[in-house]
Amino acid sequence: MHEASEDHQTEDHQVSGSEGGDRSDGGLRERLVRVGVELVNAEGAQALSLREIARRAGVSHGAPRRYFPTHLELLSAIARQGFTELAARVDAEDRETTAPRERIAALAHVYLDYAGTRRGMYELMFRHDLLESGRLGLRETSLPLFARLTGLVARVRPGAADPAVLAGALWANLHGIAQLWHWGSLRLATGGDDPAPLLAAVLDAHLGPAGQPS
Amino acid sequence: MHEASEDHQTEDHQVSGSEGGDRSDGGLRERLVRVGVELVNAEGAQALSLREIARRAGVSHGAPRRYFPTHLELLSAIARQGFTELAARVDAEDRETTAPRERIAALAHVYLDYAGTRRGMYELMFRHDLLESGRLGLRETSLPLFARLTGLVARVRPGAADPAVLAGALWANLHGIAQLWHWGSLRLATGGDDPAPLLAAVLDAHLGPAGQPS
DNA sequence: GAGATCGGGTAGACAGTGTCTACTCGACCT
DNA sequence: AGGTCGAGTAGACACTGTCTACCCGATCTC
Repeated sequence: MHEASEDHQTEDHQVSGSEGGDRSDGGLRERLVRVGVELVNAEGAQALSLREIARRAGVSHGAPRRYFPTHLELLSAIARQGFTELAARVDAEDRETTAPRERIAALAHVYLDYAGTRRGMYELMFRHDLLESGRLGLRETSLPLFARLTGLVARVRPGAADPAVLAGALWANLHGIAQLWHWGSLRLATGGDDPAPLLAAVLDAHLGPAGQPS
Repeated sequence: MHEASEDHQTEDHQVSGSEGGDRSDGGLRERLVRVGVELVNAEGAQALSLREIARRAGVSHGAPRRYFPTHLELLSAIARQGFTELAARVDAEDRETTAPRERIAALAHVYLDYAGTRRGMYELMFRHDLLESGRLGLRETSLPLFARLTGLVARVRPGAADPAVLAGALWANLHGIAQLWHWGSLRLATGGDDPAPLLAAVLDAHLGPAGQPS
C-alpha cells in the first residue's frame, strides 16, 4: 500500500509562501471554486459532487463546509464564475460604435457560443434550484446583461411600448435555442446541429428583417 | 383514520381475477408509473427517487428493476405520460375550424399553461439526460406536436422559406418563456409573474402583429 | 398428483452522496 | 507556559442507484 505515499496533500502547499501576492483568505475557498470550474467544464454539471471537488482540491470531504455551509452554495459560487466569464466575453465582443442591431446580433452570438462551448457551466448557471435559493443572489448576476440588451432593443425599436418585454422575449428565445440545441432537438427544426439559422430567424422576428434600420 | 388500514398491498390485488379485461402485464409496471406521475406532480422532479416510488407503490426497492432496468428508464416512462397528457390537452383545445393564427396562440397558451400547472412534470420531460439517452425514444414524442405547429406556421406565413425553422424558433421561444417563468426571472422583463405579456410579444414577433392575417 | 421451472418480488450488500459532529493540530496571543 | 481559536480531519448517519442471491407460489410436465 505504499503507492499511496505521494498522492496526498503533502507538497502542493506553497500557498503558505506569503511572498507578497496572496492576501486572500488562505486559498482553499478559491481553490475549491477553481477546481469546480475546471471540473464542470471537463466533465459536466453532474460531476460536481461535493466530495469529488474536495478530492481534487486535495482536502477531506468535510473541508468545504468551512467556506460553503451547503453544497448548493459551493455550486452557486462556481456558477457565479460562469456568469463572470460570460460577461467578460460579452464585454470583449461588444463594440459600442457599431449599430445597435449588429450589437444585439453579436451579443446573441456570444451567448449561444458560450452555451455551446461551456455546456456544463451553462447548465449549472441556469439550474432553477440554484437560482431559486434567493439569498445566494445568483439571478441578479444576469441583470446587467439584461439591462444592456434592453437598452439596445429600445434603440432598435424606439416605438415599442415596453422594451423590457421585447428584450425578455428575445432573451427567452436565446435560452430556448440553447436548450433545443443542447438536447439535440435542433434537427427537428433545421435538420442540422447548427443554431445559426434559428438565430437568424429569431433576430429577424424580434427586430425586424436584417438591414432594415427601424 | 381507520382508512389508513388499507394502504398496504394486501387487498388491491384483484389483478389475478382475470375476469376477461386486463391482459396487461400484471399491474406493477403501470402502478409504478402512476405513482411516479402523482409524486412528480405533488412533490417535484427531485422527489422521484427509485426507492421512494417503490415505497409508495408498496413494493421493495428492488422490484422496479424487473420492469425498468435503470432509474432513467422509469423516469422516461413517467415523462412519457407527461407528453401524452400535454398532447391530450392540445387536442382538447385545438379547434380545426378557427384561424391558424388563433390556433397557434391557443396552442402556445396550452403549452405555457401546462408548464405552469405541471411544473415538476415539465421539468422532468425536458431533462436533457432523459432526452439524450436516445434508445428511450423520448424526444420523438414531441414530434407530432412540432409537426402540427410547423403546419400552422406554414399557413400563417406562406411565403416563408422554411416553416420548420420558424416553428422551431417559436417553439424555442415558448421553452424560454417557461424557463424564465419557472425560475422567477420574469420580473426582470415584465415586472410580474404573468407570462401573458411576453407571450403576446412573442406571437407578434414571430407571426406578425395580431389581427393581421398574413 | 408429484416434482421441476420460472416469473416476480424480497432483502441484503456495495459504493457513492450530502450533512452533521467530535476531534485534532498548529499558530497565535497573553 | 498555557489558553484560544481557526482550519481541516475523520467518522457517523441516512440516503441514493445498482447488483446479487434468494424465495415463494403459480404453472407446466411427466
